[in-house]
Amino acid sequence: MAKEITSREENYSQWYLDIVKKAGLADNSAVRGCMVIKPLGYAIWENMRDQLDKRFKETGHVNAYFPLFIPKSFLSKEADHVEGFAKECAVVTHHRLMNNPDGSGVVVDPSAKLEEELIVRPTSETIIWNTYKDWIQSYRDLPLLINQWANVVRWELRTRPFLRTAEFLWQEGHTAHATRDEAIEESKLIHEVYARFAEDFMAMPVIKGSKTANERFAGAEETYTIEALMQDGKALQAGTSHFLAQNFARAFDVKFMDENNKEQYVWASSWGVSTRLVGALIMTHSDDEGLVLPPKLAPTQVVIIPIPKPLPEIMEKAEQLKKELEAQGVRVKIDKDAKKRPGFKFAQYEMEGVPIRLGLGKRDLENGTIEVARRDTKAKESIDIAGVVPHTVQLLVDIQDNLLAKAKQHRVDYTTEVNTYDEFKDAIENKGGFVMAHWDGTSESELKIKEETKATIRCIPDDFVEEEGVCVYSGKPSKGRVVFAKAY
RNA sequence: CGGGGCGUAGCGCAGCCCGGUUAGCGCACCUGCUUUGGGAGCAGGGGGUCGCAGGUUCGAAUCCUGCCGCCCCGACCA
Repeated sequence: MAKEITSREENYSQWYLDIVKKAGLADNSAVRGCMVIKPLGYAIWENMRDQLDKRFKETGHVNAYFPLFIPKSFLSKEADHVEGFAKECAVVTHHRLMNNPDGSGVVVDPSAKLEEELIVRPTSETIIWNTYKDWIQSYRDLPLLINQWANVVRWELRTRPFLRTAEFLWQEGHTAHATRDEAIEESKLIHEVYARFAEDFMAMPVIKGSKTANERFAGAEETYTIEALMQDGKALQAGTSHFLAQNFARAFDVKFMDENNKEQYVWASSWGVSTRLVGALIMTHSDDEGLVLPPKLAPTQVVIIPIPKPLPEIMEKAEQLKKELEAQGVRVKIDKDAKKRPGFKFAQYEMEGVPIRLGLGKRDLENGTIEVARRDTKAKESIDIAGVVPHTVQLLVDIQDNLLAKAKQHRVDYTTEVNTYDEFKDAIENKGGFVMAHWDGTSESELKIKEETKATIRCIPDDFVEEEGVCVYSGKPSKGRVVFAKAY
């Protein structure tokens, strides 16, 4: 029924906000631009975090934690970096409040002004590289492969839950290496980890590629990105991995002695994904009935609903099923609420995106059956209860596969090759999605296209095909197609 | 930072133009009974400094002035 969700067709942006709110993922908070992540939204993030953390550790990384505050002077040590972040920083100027002399509450105590202001980290390169200076002396100290799970603040003018919030949760990896090649290899390794996580767990296909100079991270020499396509045809940057060359090592004077007793600057990478992935997940799979979650990330994979209510003989069977499913590694919940009726529960769990619903009623007990409903296709079937455990386990795999296949098909349907600027504008304006076009490699053409069509180069794909052609904008020679789209 | 909208119960809103008993409605909540295989029904009940400050008036949710906040769209944005 979904009587409370705006349809995607009517208003995609409102649909997204409705899902976030009605599925109970997040709420607006008392603080502008900052959201409260509710238990369901947080559980999804926890699952993402656990999976990524496991992969980081498998590839040799360890976790650490650095301060929330960064001395203002640190930020300005790398010129491009400060330029990229200066406009969106929260600044701590005082450390004490006092009662207002007029009795109207508390005010900032002017005598408690900080010697040097502190920036609430928008990203931690500077504080971390300032620390690495003390940790690295020799090539024997390298590589340094550190990740941190943290919150950061970017004072965005316009925010949207999960996609862009003033404060968000993320992980940021910061690695230090003895050679240029090793640092590049590291950033590519994580690029691959991100892409595989997106496809294998989020069931979200991504295009892997490199950013153009204009779209690169502030302070990076190369930015690798995974770009996903949302249902409305807009692109979403889902994870970036940067090769920072020696920029931060120079800015913070981080040198090491190599095998030949020669002093050298350290090579660096940094990489991150954020709670934005939760937004990506919503906009990749969900529908007008609510959230749709891929089984691998769903906090609850299977919900068992006793019908009409939790009667003892039904509960006995339900508990038995739960145990058997859990033995197979399935995350199961039994809805024991005796007050709410089955119809309400069906709608509720559809809203919350639970992949499989098992309806177990008195009739089923008599017939030896059970109703199996899958969230992705909304298909329902009544099966022999004896086979429900293996059936459910297999169905979770099928749903995961189906969601990925559907998303892949959507991407195929919304990827267009164009050869002229008219075709380009038509595709961007009327169809949306990824538009594959020749580009002459200049910032000038890239910026003009952005100005005229709002489309940006999402990436130069890793599987870039050498192909003679001419730039759709300038008509100058081009060596191959790059990926354009309007983006979030 | 521009454009638009909104602040009245936990949520969603009406009332305001045209000032006048005790500020309403739906959902949610509490109690009871009947229900329960796709968002239950009936009965009863609780919950409000009408965003803040000032002004006009015998009387302000309503009129006037100022302020504050939030949301949406746009610009900006690793």
